[in-house]
Amino acid sequence: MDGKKRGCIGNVQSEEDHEMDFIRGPWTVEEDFKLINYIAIHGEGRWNSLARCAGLKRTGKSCRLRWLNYLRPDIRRGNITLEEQLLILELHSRWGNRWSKIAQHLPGRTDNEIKNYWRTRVQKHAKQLKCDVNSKQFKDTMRYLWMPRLVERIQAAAGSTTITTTTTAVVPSASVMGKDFSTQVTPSYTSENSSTATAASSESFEAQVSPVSDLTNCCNNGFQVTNNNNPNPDYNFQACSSQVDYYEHSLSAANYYNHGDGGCLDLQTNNYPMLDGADLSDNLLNAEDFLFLQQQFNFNM
DNA sequence: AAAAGATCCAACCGCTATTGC
DNA sequence: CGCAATAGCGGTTGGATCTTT
Repeated sequence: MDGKKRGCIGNVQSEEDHEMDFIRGPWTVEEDFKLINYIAIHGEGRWNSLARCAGLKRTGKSCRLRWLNYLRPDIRRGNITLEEQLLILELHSRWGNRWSKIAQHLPGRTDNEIKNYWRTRVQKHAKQLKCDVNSKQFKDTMRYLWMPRLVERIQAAAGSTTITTTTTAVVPSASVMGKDFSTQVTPSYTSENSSTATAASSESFEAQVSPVSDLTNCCNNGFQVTNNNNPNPDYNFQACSSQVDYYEHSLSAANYYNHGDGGCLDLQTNNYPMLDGADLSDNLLNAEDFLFLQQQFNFNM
């Protein structure tokens, strides 16, 4: 990685480096201690001088990054929760790779963490589906399959109580697999706030994710997945009269295996292991969804 | 048990925006 | 206004760790 070797002392090329050598690479406990102590007394800011005054042979940039991404007392550790995943998907669909902006709505999470989550989990699925993560197809898949699925799982985990998150539904001009459903389809999860209203107050929004029962009761809003050997590759998503059709498709399949990092459907109980408390947080799709989508994406390639 | 491959994430970089002189 | 320093952002990388073979 040419000039990017870490864990060494070397001449750094950034604009703030002069003749001084800076330490790069992983931080030691002692360095962390120095930084924390200094900030506790003097506060943040003026990172270059802070680094010098704290006795750290680090660039200001490096100190800032270490503090913001790791040492800050309000940093939240641990796995990204389902609610957070849902929020990330939602906010990313609205703002794209505006990580810091997205991070502002996930208290304790850093832009770096969210970015890493996106790259490792979400892009992984896009790769598996052999489609571009920025494609409309993939975005629609997130919106119409993954996000509703996350809502279900949140519901399951919460025991059917109303879940309050800071997410909102966006009602897009729906287009799934290249087919425009703008007049027939609205998202499979709903919100009290309209997208318009949300957009207008995007800096401070709060809405509710409807319970699953709302979802399944929300007829006229779903799309049905059908596969009756229609030779037209554009056929598979059809607006349908009942969202239950959609959920029946995606939830009732009894004979599938789950791909990759997920569990298998329990054929005795028809339960999804992902709902049984195991941390399968990146198991966004079940295998049937996955295989179906793979077919779809390959069809439309 | 060991090797190979996959995944995760801390930390780096370059670039742009903002601030202060 | 112009310049330099600083702050912040998004993209990328390498090594540690985990998983699979």
